[in-house]
Amino acid sequence: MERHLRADAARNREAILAAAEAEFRAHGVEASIDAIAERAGVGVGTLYRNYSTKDELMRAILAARAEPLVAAAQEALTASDPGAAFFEFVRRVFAASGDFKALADSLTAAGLDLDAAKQEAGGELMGAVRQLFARAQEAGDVRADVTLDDLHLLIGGLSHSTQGAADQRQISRCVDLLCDAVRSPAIRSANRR
Amino acid sequence: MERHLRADAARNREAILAAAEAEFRAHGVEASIDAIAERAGVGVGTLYRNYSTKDELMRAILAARAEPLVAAAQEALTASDPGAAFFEFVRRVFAASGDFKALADSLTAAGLDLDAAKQEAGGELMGAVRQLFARAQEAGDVRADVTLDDLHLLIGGLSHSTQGAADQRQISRCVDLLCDAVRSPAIRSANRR
Amino acid sequence: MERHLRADAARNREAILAAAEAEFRAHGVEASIDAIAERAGVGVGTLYRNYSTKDELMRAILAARAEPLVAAAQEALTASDPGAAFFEFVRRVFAASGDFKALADSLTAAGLDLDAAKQEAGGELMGAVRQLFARAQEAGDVRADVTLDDLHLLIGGLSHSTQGAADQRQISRCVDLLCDAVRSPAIRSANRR
Amino acid sequence: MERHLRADAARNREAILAAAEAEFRAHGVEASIDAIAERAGVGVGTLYRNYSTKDELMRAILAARAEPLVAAAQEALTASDPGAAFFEFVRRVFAASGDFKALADSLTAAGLDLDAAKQEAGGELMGAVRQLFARAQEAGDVRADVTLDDLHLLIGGLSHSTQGAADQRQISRCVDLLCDAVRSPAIRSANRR
DNA sequence: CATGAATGAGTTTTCATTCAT
DNA sequence: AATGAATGAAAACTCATTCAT
Repeated sequence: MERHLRADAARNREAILAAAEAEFRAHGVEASIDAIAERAGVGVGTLYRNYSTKDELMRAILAARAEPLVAAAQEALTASDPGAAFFEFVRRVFAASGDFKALADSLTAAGLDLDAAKQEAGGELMGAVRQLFARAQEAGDVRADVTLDDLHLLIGGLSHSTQGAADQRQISRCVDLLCDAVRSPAIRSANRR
Repeated sequence: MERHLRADAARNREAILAAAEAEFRAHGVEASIDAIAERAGVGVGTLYRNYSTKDELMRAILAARAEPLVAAAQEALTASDPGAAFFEFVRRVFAASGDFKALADSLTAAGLDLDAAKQEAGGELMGAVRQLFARAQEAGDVRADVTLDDLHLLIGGLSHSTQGAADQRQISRCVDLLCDAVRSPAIRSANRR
Repeated sequence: MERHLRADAARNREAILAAAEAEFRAHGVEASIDAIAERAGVGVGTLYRNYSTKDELMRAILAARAEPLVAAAQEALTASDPGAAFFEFVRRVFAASGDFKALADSLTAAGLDLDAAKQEAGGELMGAVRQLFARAQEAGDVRADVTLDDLHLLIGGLSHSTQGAADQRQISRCVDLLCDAVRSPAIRSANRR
Repeated sequence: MERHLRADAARNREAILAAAEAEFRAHGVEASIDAIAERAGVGVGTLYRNYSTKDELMRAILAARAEPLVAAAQEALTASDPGAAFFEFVRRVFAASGDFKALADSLTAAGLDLDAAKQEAGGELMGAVRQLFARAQEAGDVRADVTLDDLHLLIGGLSHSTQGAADQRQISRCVDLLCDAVRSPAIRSANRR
């Protein structure tokens, strides 16, 4: 064992997170703690010292993986073209979302955690997205008859489908399609990919 | 036990299927065989005589629930307007899909089964859909740059998001959006909802 | 394995109870379910089918072992000499109590269960004992300055000490001592053992 | 950490002992080493440096708490009235025994340790008590048909029952009863409380 | 020396699956 | 053929104990 060096308790935390993410992606919510610990090269006890519940571990993954997106969303809020910024952000979400089967799964299968998790992991994210969306809609770049919830459904769904294998080209094609669908008809032709 | 008036093994099969569907819808993949058997009013043994694995049971549900869709798809193939028939069929898929959390879950959580299940449950369905799609595309009603796989991703995803709660209006709005997204730009305005 | 014969699910229940009692007596509350199951010659699952919780198992032991005492107490209530009946019953308690380390332990160590357990297992017993005691005291055979609670303390304690090894002669000597202690002074000499 | 001003390893030992006693009293044998260490304001490692086993720690508590009793017993040996000295000592034991749930528990639940613990913690104590008892019996103040072992059973038991809640008055009443029971009949009336 | 992170065997409990009746 | 008792592997989680810092 080449761990243990005290100061890399931090390293352990990250190793666990990575292992957990991998296991969750491979086996869904059913992924076993023992397997995660083993993959992380760590005893179960260590895992539990860091994340005292399977649930907490899941949420930690979400939170960790959501961070860059939060940053991106907040940055996007300062962009000059609300529509462009919004659609760009949506694409970024998908670029990142290769990391999220665990997320989708935990939300799906753990049921009750959904809200708690969204609060914790996605609280800020959701806030930022809400604003991003509102700005784009006000600017007339997003159809007025589409709600933020619709967007979540569409994005969440595709993001789910997208886990696993689909090739990058295809994903990108579908994302474009989705963006296009919510874009205001008036300006649609101009933005045609 | 005062059931089985002789030879209604068939009745049992259906009862089991119904019970399983209900339990899966209620508890996801985690639904327990014992609970299913009990709800079906049958001993576990009987359940196992019919479906020798939890997995097989899941696939059987998929297959059973896919049947009406297969019929619909095949009927749609005979329609005169390929575009209309195709989009109508997509809507029908979503109308039916309220029945499929178990499906989504089993696909999601069982991972490996995904492909096998698709083969078995959706074999015919896929065939019919493929033709439906091809005809609509040839007729110029569906964008040429969209593939059948794209469609699966989009529909599968939304169908996943859609499980659980979302109100019918919202679902229908999103489905329209999706249809619109794959519709050929030329004719889009004409079909505006 | 020479079990399994369906109709001796009952036999299993008893085997489990016996094994549990033995293990509890040997290792206190810490006794492990696996060990109990193994000693009973049964899978853990079987044990859990019968007693769905360690707690329930403990209470079942108490209840089972308390039964004969309840009977004895109730019978004693009909005796003509209240004092004699009472002291006789106390002796009977100790004769039976070779079976009770588990009891003492669960009461002691599980804390919260104490009351619940008493309610369930000893409810009737306690009632009967209360009457037995009251009658003996009214008849002037038990000292007026002793309460039922005192008696419980004294009997419970000795009964606890008594678990494990102490030879029968010694136990009986101590019980006599105890009885003597609560006997009314007036009649003490007459009853001298 | 801003403790250990050098060489107060001693201070640590006592802090640990106190913490352990508190935790054991609160949670029985199940008390966790981590909790004890934390309460003592010490790392687990330090605790283990001092007491290399949970068991050893338990025995250390017993030994520590037994000390004053040993002193009392030895002093009692020099008293002029053997009977009075003996009974007085018994009362003192109970007065002290509010401190001993951990003891009772460890004896109870650890089973095997019982004897070892008695050897270590109570070795001297037992010796002194033996003499005290012998003298009282020789002096005719204690019934001749009672053995030291009987006494242990009776006292140990009551002491066990007594842990936890019972009010002081009741305890004292029961102790008197017990003393009375072993007192020689001849002199009993004279000593009536 | 003290610290507390790491370890992993062990605990209770669940559940798919088998098999005697 | 139907039943449901039995099985035991596996899961989440705990905790005494070790050992790098």
